[in-house]
Amino acid sequence: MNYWLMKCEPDVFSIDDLQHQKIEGWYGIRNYQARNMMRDAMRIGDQVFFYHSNVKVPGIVGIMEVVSAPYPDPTQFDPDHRYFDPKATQEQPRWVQVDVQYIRHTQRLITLEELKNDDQLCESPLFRRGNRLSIMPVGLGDWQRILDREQLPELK
DNA sequence: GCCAACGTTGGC
DNA sequence: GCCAACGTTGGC
Repeated sequence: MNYWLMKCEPDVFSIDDLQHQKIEGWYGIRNYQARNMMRDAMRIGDQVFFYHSNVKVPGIVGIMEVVSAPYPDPTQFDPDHRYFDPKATQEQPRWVQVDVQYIRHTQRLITLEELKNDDQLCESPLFRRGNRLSIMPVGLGDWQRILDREQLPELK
């Protein structure tokens, strides 16, 4: 099983929205690195941190599970959609998505700041400055470390 | 709102 | 294939 972190702006789609929807297609990925990871490495049953980006206090807010194989992102074919890609065709789709299912909120917001302050985590490419990837692999060690953090008060 | 860090595009 | 210009992401 693999572990991941996926970012989303809560103004667009939040962990609360996912809880309400229960299952949602993670559409709109338009970065080849992120796509390739989804397409080649993401599998049903993989566990994913839901990360809120572009907010006052960015960080991990919940856990979800991959519940579909990768399949073509339908928004790439829709000329009226902001994620429309004129170079994508039904025969040769360019972008994929997976369905994710709500598992739970984390017990608290695990902030980017405290993850960067954690000596054991700060080496992880996850929290290195300037990493703008919206889908990132998380090592099992980091995954467990972050789950442990959840139980503790915020690390300052 | 600013801007650093990328990623993409397109002229050559 | 290089690289300047431009666009986007996302922390701050």
